[in-house]
Amino acid sequence: MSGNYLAGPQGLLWSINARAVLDVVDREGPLGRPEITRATGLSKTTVAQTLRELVARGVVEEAGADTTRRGPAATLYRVAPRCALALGVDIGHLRVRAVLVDAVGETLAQAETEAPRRRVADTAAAVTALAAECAGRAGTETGAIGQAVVGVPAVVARDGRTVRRAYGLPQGGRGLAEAIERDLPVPLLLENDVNLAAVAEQRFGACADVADFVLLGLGVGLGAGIVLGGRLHRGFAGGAGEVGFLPHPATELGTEVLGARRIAEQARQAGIEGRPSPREIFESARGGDERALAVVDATARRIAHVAASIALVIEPELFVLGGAFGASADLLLGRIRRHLARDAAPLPIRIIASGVPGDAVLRGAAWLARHRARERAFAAVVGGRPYDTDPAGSEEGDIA
Amino acid sequence: MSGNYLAGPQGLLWSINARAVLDVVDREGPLGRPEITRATGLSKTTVAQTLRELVARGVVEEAGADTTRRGPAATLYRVAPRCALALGVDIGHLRVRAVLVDAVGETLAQAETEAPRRRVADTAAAVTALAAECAGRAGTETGAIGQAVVGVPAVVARDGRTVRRAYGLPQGGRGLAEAIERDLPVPLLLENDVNLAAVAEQRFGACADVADFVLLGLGVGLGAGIVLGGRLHRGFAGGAGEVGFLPHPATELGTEVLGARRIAEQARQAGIEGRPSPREIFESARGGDERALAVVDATARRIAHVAASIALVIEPELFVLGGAFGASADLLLGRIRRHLARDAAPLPIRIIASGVPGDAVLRGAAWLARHRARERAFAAVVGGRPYDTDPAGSEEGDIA
DNA sequence: GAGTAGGTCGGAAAGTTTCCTACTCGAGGT
DNA sequence: ACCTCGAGTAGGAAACTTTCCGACCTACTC
Repeated sequence: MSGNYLAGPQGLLWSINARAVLDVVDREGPLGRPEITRATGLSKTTVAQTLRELVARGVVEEAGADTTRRGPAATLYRVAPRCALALGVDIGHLRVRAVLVDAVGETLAQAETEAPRRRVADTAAAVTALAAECAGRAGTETGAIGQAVVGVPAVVARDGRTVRRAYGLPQGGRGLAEAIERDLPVPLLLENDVNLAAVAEQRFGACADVADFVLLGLGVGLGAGIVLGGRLHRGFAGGAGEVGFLPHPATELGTEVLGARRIAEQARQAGIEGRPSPREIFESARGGDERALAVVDATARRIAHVAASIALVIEPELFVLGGAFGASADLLLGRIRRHLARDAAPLPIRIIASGVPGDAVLRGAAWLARHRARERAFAAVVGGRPYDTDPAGSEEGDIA
Repeated sequence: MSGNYLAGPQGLLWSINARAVLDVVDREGPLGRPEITRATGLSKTTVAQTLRELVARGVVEEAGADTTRRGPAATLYRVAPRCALALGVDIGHLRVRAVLVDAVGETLAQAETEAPRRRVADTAAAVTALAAECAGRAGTETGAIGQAVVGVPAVVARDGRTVRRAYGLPQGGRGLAEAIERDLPVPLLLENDVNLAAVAEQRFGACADVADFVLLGLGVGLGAGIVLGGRLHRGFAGGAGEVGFLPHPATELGTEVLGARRIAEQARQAGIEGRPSPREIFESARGGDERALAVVDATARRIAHVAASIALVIEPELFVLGGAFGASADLLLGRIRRHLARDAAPLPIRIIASGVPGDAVLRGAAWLARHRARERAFAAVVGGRPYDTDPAGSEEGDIA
């Protein structure tokens, strides 16, 4: 249903063809007309006309000439970088980070600040301040941003605005979204941080060609970013992937199998003093600390257990360790695989470490923001998208 | 990827429009031209031309006239029932059933026989014999069948041919598919029976407008048919929904939480004599037998547990009780809801009884076979489907 | 007579083919 | 070492084809 064209006038054909040209140019980078002609199957006359029109409308621009071939130089075309600006934000527990990117994914500016602890208004103010800082450095205004995506450690409803079950964030409902929008009047989308990490994994990491995978991420809680058929699966109310509460033989129902708190508790039980963070425990384990290693092993066992449960439900092709787990994959992967083998999971389970360098949540947020900003700019130019030219390219699902 | 048109010549426009007309006629039943014109947004000239062509190609036919309006009678059009025949088969534990339907879903013939117990060849022979019987009664030949879908109590790989982990069926790998095809040379697809029940639920039952739901079915084992975004989710190797092995606090890892065997074992523990089937136990419970009621309650508790686990992973909008559970929903639903409430599942869970009358697996098989046969016939006439006009209508997923 | 179904014709829109020009590289001759 | 010419390529213009649409017309029924 929704935006699908039923049938249409001839103009529809131009939309389809323009979209095809645009997608090819977008995907393959700067491209000469002959390549576009070959890739789309259109005649060169049509390609030429379409490109002229796309350039006139500002979404495509010339980008030098290709002189590698013999014959006259071919004009190269690329997506106009400035046709869509996008802002990605990662609201973490310690820091709030923001990045401003253009339509081709180039980073224009970055900024970060310490995470406010208490009030929603402070968090929103931090976000808008970072946005303004980025815009300033990039020489534009925040109003030029076509889409902002903000990653939060919480369950976000499918409207992309309502926040539930926030970890460390106020449970503000729609408060955060509304507070941000007051000072940053651009299209805004909140998204669960683990989901964004999964998007990053799909776009920049190890899952470029994997249609079905699950990213297991450790923040305060344990979360799963689930990608099925190349699209993010959010669940009916955005609660899919809250696997931290999956029942485990060794824990009571309704309590967390795994999460920062659980790891801390295990550390206490193992006799580790102080209140080390998971990251610090993994660090000690890497140094050979026996008690820390025990905690790591217990953690690995629980991850294996969670993965096995998830696999029985949706059988993804691949599991990926991200978040704090990703950084400790060297310690965890082998142990997880051993536990999986020992418990004789009914299905073979592949599990690997994240392949995303840097802040995956931030990169995922920026990618999604860029994708949506660009999609909107493209749709304005070539008309509503009649169909998915690139199925793997639209994981936005049902978010309006 | 796949069948998505990138761009095309003018002919593409005809394909799109013809497809739109076809879909409207298909969905809304016999329809006059003016309605088709309104529904598609095309001009009446184009609709007339397109219909002429579709009739000439045999997928649409005239179906009387509509004289309810004043003015001249409007010619009605419908999908030609004979443009695609489809065979649905349900290989159950006791019976093998088959039904032959035409392109508009009308039942042409039905047949059933006792399920062979041992050899793959016998099962295949039963299927082909039923197919021949149906074809004979309908006055055609088996060769005229455009698609056969066979439901089996087993995990079926995404090729729709390879069988793994069969319950009560030989583990034949591709043996069954190949044996059937030897005598029934038509496009064949094997599919997990619970998945087919889910398809039936979506098409004829309680989930017509639910994009994400999970059907819990009890056969020999416990299986889940998972529909996400209106499409069946099969998993990487067809193993999604094998939730019978989900870990449960009260059972060892690697053993079944729930299934016919588990219920039988509980019945024995409860002191019930003989070896009653689950159905018989539910029957006794309905009669007030205390021991049977205890088994029912334990079953309800396990179902609640499994549903809660599934919900934490994918958060569907709805759970549906099918199979033997569906028939006993009166006993189970209240108890399941009570257990869900008591265990304080983190998410609200809606669970209802199946709304499909009769053999859901058979109806799902017939629907899927009809859908695929029709899709193939349509594609041959209007050219490859350029895009999904009806997203909810194509749950065939990745099966070639 | 008003309203509706269906048909026909000419125009408009879009894409393709064909032909043409201009440009560059490289091979071979001088 | 320089020149010439052929092959291959990029870009553009005109004529043609396909397809859809709007307008007009006829026929039918209440």
